[in-house]
Amino acid sequence: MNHEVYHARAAVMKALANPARLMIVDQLKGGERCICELQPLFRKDKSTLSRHVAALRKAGIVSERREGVRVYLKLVTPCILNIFDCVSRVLEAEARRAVRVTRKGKPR
Amino acid sequence: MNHEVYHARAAVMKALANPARLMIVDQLKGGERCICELQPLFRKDKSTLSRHVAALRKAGIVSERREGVRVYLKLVTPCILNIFDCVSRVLEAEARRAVRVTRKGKPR
DNA sequence: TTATTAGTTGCAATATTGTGCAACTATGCA
DNA sequence: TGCATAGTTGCACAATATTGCAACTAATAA
Repeated sequence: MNHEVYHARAAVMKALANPARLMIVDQLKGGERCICELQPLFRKDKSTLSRHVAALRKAGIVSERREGVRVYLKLVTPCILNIFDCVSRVLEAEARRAVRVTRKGKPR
Repeated sequence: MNHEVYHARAAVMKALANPARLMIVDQLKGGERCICELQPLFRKDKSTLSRHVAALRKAGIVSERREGVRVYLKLVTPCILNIFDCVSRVLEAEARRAVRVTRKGKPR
């Protein structure tokens, strides 16, 4: 496995490595959503949301369709949603480890 | 789905969003590896490798076992490896889109 | 004890990301 | 035309991440 492959994969992972962008992806699990529908769920400036959407588009994770004044997003590759099953497993394993460490005393 | 969940997931994704760390994860697909075995595959300083390993450990992605002077790493949750199937699909979709755009002329 | 190998940590420099504000473009409607 | 809604972009600044060097710790062997 060469360096460019790791780099290309890292670019996709980077696009997913942000809470705001994970929220967007999560909102798209049921199908298309307009950016304007995401706005109210998002505490930050619309320009910030726009840039997060641009990052997902650039990584090839979402595609856009314009309808009048609105832009609708959808997941290009819905398998993205399966990734979170494994991520949850990592978080659960971490939580169990935290409990074990707390019960046994010294973290080590 | 609340904000903390996205934040926790993003922390795991962030740990995977780096070419060097993806290389480490990839090397662990066959089982345990010593950090010293990864060193020669890695062009950068050993302190840099050490910090990448620490990031994976902190995210709960790898665990360590010391054997004498060496530290052996393994994947806590091997489902991580499945994530790359989907990431590859994203990259393939992107590649196909690039070809289409090139053939049709204007990218829209 | 001293030396060696393996790995970690403090520090400083640089690079990359995330953000808001203001000004912009694009579309549709009165 | 003028106005409203939806979204994007330039700019500056703040926050994080990545890196190497040098100095450190940990385990083991001479």
